[in-house]
Parts: sequence; C-alpha cells; structure tokens
Amino acid sequence: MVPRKRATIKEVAQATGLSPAAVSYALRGMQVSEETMERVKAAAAELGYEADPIARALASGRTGMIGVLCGSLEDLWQQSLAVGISRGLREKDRYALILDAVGDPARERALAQQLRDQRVDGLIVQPVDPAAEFWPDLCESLPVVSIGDSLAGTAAEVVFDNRRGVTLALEHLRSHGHTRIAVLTPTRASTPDRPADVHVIAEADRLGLDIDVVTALHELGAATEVARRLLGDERHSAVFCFSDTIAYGVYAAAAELGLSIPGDVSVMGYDDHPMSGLLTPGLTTVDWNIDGIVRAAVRLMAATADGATRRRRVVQQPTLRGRGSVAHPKNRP
Amino acid sequence: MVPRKRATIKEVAQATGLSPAAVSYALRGMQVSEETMERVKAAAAELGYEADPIARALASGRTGMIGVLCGSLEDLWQQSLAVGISRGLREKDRYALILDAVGDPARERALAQQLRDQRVDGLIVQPVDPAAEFWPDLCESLPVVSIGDSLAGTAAEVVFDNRRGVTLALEHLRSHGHTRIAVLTPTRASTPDRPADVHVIAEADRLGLDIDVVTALHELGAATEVARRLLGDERHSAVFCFSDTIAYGVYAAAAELGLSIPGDVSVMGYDDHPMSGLLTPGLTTVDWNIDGIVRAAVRLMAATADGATRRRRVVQQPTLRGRGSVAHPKNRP
DNA sequence: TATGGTGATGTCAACGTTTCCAGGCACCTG
DNA sequence: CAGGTGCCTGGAAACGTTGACATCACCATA
Repeated sequence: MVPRKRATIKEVAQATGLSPAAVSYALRGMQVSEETMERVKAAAAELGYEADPIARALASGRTGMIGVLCGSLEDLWQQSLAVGISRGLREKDRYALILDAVGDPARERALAQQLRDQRVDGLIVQPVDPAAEFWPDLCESLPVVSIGDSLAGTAAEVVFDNRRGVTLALEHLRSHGHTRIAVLTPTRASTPDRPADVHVIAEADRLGLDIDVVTALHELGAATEVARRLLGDERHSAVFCFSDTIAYGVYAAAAELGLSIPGDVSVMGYDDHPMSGLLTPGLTTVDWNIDGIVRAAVRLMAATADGATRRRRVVQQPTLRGRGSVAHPKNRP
Repeated sequence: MVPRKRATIKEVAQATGLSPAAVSYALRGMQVSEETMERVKAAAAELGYEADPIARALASGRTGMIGVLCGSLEDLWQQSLAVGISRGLREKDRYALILDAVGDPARERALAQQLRDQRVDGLIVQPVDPAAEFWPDLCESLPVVSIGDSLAGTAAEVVFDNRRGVTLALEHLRSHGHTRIAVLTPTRASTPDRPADVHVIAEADRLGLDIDVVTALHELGAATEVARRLLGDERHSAVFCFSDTIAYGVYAAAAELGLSIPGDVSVMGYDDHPMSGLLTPGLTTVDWNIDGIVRAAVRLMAATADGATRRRRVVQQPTLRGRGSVAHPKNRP
C-alpha cells in the first residue's frame, strides 16, 4: 500500500550538481553536452529515477494517451480492431484508452467529451454517428482519426469504400440468382441515411434487387433475435449482414429454426473475422483487411499528433471472401 | 488544435467570491454549507468548469485509472473479459487501461511495472506467470486483483477451481470412452508446473487416462499449426484444449485434414465463448461464467481500492456445457 | 582586442488542483 | 455574558515537472 517513495528530479539534480531543468533536458536528450548526459543518466539509473507521468503531463500538456472510441465492442471484429490498435499504439509508446459507445450516439458524444476532458493526446474513433454536430469542435481541440466513415469535422480518416463493398456483396448474391434480399444493418437512430445504407439502396436499384433493410445491433444475441423473426417468414432467399457478428446471429437463428445455410437461405457478412472461416459452411463475406486498417489508423494518428496539419485520408478497399454460405436458391435453380 | 481554454477553479472562486479551496470542497460535497454548495455548482455549470484530471491526479495522487493486464488478448474469451471489465469499471467512473502480455512473462513484468509508473490506482491482472518474483512488491505498492490463478503476492483474487474444471472435462471424455487424450495448454515458459497442468496430470492418473500435454498459444493461427501436427498422427481419440480459442484451432486443423468432429476426433474447450455454440458441431466446453468473473473482479477492485485491507478471494465454479464435439471413438464403440 | 555568435546550464514561474492549518463566526450552553 | 464547540472559510504549501528566458563561457572572426 505504501506508494514506494520515488526519486524526484531534484534528487538527481542534487546528485549530479546540476539544476532540475538541466536534468530534465539531459534525460530527454536535448541541448546538453554528451558528457553531462552520460553523468545524468548514470545518476538517474543509480537512484532508480523515472519521471512522473502525471507531473510531466501537467507541465507539458501531453499525457501519452490516445482515446480509442469504438462503435460497439460487442462486435467481435471491432474487438479485434481495438486490440490491434492498442498494440500498435503501445509500440509507439502510447497508451490506448479503449471505450465503447455501445452503438448509441448520445453515449458516443458523452464518451468523446469525457476523453477530451481526460486530456488524451488524440482520439481514434469508429463513429456511430459521423454526422453529429459536436465532431467539428472536437476535431478542433485535438487530433482525431476516424475509421469507417468520413467525419463531419476535419479529422484524418481511414474510410471504407462502402460503395464498392456493397456492390461486391450484392453482385455476388445476384450472380447466384438472389433477388429478394434482407439487409441487416446496425441501428443508427440519429442517422437514417448513413452512407452504407444509401449505397445499399442505390445498388439494389441498379441491380434490380428487391431488398428489405432491417435494423440489428452488432451483437450476437440481439442479431439472433432479429434474424429469428426475419427467417420465420420465408420472404427472402438471402441475408446480407453489415458485420460478421450479425451474420453469426443469422447462423444461430437458422440453426434454431432448422434451416440450412445455404440450402434454405444464403448469408453474407461484412468484415471478415477470423471465426468466419470456421463456421459450417464458411461465411462468405467482404474482407476489409483489419491489419491494414490498424496500421493506417496508428500511422495517421502519429502523423496528425506530430503536427502534420493537412487533412489525411486513406481509402480502404474490400475483397470478396467467398466461402460456402451463398448458393443458388432452392426454388429457382 | 487550440486546446480550448478551460475554466479553472480560480475563475469559479472569483465568480462566487470564495477561495479556490472552498470551491474545491463544495464541488466534492465536503464540509461546506448547503447554500454555498448550490452557488458554487451553479457558477461551475455557468462557466463550464470541469476539474482538470491531470492537476487533480498530481495533487491527490489518484488518477482514476485501473490497469487491466491480460495474459493474451488474441484469446477471444480474454477479449470478452477485457471488454466486460472495461465496461464495469466505467460504470464506477474509472477508466480501464487495457494491456496485453502476449503470453510472455517478461512482457508481463515490464507492462505491470509500466502501469505502476503510469500511476494507475489499481491493477486487474490475469497472470501469465503467477509465481513471478515481482508480484509481492507490486501488490505492496498498489491494489491488485488477480483473475485465474493465485498470485504470489497478497492480491485479492478471483480464482478458478481448475481442479474441478479439469475433472469435469476429463471425466466427460472418459465417460465417452476416451483414454488416449491430447491436452493443449498455453506455453508458460517460466512456470512448467502451473496449477492447471498439475491437476491435469493428477486427474489423468486418477482416471487411468493416457495423456500427452502439448504446448499451444491462446491464438487461432498458432493453435491451428500445433493441432495440424497433432492430428496428423492419429494417436489420440480426443483433444482437451485449455481455451476455446485453442479448440477453434483444432476445428480449423481438422477441417484442413478432412477429419470429422466428433467422428474422427473428439474436442473439448475451456471457457465457453459465445462462438462455441455456433460451430458445427457445437463445442463441448467448460463454462466459467464470464459475467460472474467480470462482476467479481470489478467489485473486488472497488473494495480493495477503498481500503478494504484484508485479502479477499472469490472462487469461481465451472459448469460442463455439453454440445456436440464429444462422442465415442470410432474404433472402440 | 573588441564583437558577435553559439551552445551549455541555471533561474524561475507556471501548470491546476488538493489538503493542511489556522482563524473566524455563530450559536449554544452554563 | 463568557466560554466552548462546531462548522466554514481562506491562505498557502505542496505535487514534480517543463519551458521561456537569462546567463555565462568560450571560440572565431573582424
């Protein structure tokens, strides 16, 4: 319980006969002679001195922490994303403060502001509501990297070419003869016209598909519930899910109802989570290359935090990952 | 980029005609009159004042952050655990700093100490090497809650009754006629005799089983690699994995090799991750009740941080979750 | 020999709270 | 009415570092 009295910079200063400031500079390799630096480092090691991050943060205004605000961490793919980002940030000597908006725009807003108040050096966010009115302000007050959709503010961004992803998925389904398709997309109460949904409708129109857009959370239990109702009335020959996690829910519901995939219904996901290849049948999905996203996000954050002022943007391209969950519908061979 | 000049406590003091100290007290509801408190709160709201967490941390010595050090975040179950703990902590107005030891004792040690230097108020850890010699010191210097195994130091703990879990699994396998069993357990270089492994050997002995203990990381790719070699020589009729993630690797390897589960080989997991019920066949596993663990850990941390000095201990009991991945071996009906 | 420049080091005031301590005021009691 | 006794309140000292600025010595150049 005793918080082990740590050596302070003053003690190191005393030990070396220098001023605290000189020690501070020496330890950070700034404007001191080679020789002094050696002496200071030796003394610091001797005393087991380690700068106090809190005091440092107060004086310098930098905390070394980056907020990572996820849309909904129930989503297995977003979990992987968060873990990857945390690891990437750690390699750059920064800590990730991972938070979960649980798919709720209000919560997202609250958490984003808490993170700012917490004085994080930057924010990596996968926005629930990219059009929310608080983003511009937030982007003004700290470096922000947005993942997924373009943010209202001037953030650096790793955006997904959702138009392309949707096209890939819907064309794949149509090429297998599906025309009556259910689309399971996450609830975004405040943004009825988020880009991905718009693309779905446009593409469906172009391809002459008859689609129904249904709301589902990126969460296994909730998605199963929705899918259960959806599969009950056999109006669709295929289901296109806006995350692999939602697709897993469809698998669960299909199993409950004794429906075979892809015999009775075809299923497509979106993300490509490692488990998707392990299901029976394997989940056909749109692969967004999670490693690429992680690397891009971490790199953009580093660049933005280092003052690269111009807006930066990386567009992520999808790949169709064909497995076994899509086949021609029974009734129309 | 402009870090939006925030109101300080001094301005609130000026606005109310009180001293900064009085404002500080009022805002935290200590030793001030009802009336003053109202006035201060009104003024604070008016000015949009919010105490700076950094300055507060420097003065008070408390940061509001709890370190969460996971054994290996590649493990999907541990991901869920971390997400759950983070959420639980947030409800108690604390931030979780989630870090990943990647199954490496040296890394665990380094990260634990970084976390202490980072001045977290407490540490929740799922130890890779619970016997490491640095734990006692660490437990002295801050509140620690250990999950899984008993720590060398005096930490509060949520321990798993691994003896029981192992018994459950091995008896289940034996009751289905398996006697030649491979056990896949995570690498723990420095702790060849960790409790769970000890129990495996003791129980196998008691039940007259012929087991081989094989090392595998809690990571899908690595586990698949190990399982591929293991299943190649058909020496075992069943595989018992020390995490569901490892079991997923066995599923992947079996699929590659064209082996059927449970026809050619039976598989058991340990944890019960949500995906386990979705595989074909469903993974028979030992359920550790992740929600219970999360709640216990968060509660213990709160209690320990609030100065409950006596060592506290919660023992978690497992449940067998029978699905379809265990059957009688072909050769011995 | 003066002059200017450069690089190394020292000084000192922030940074924004919390917390200890002493003092003041009002009210109550004897 | 004096003497306590509790609340409140204000002053001021931490907390440990950084960073702007001053200083100083030394060297090269004019």
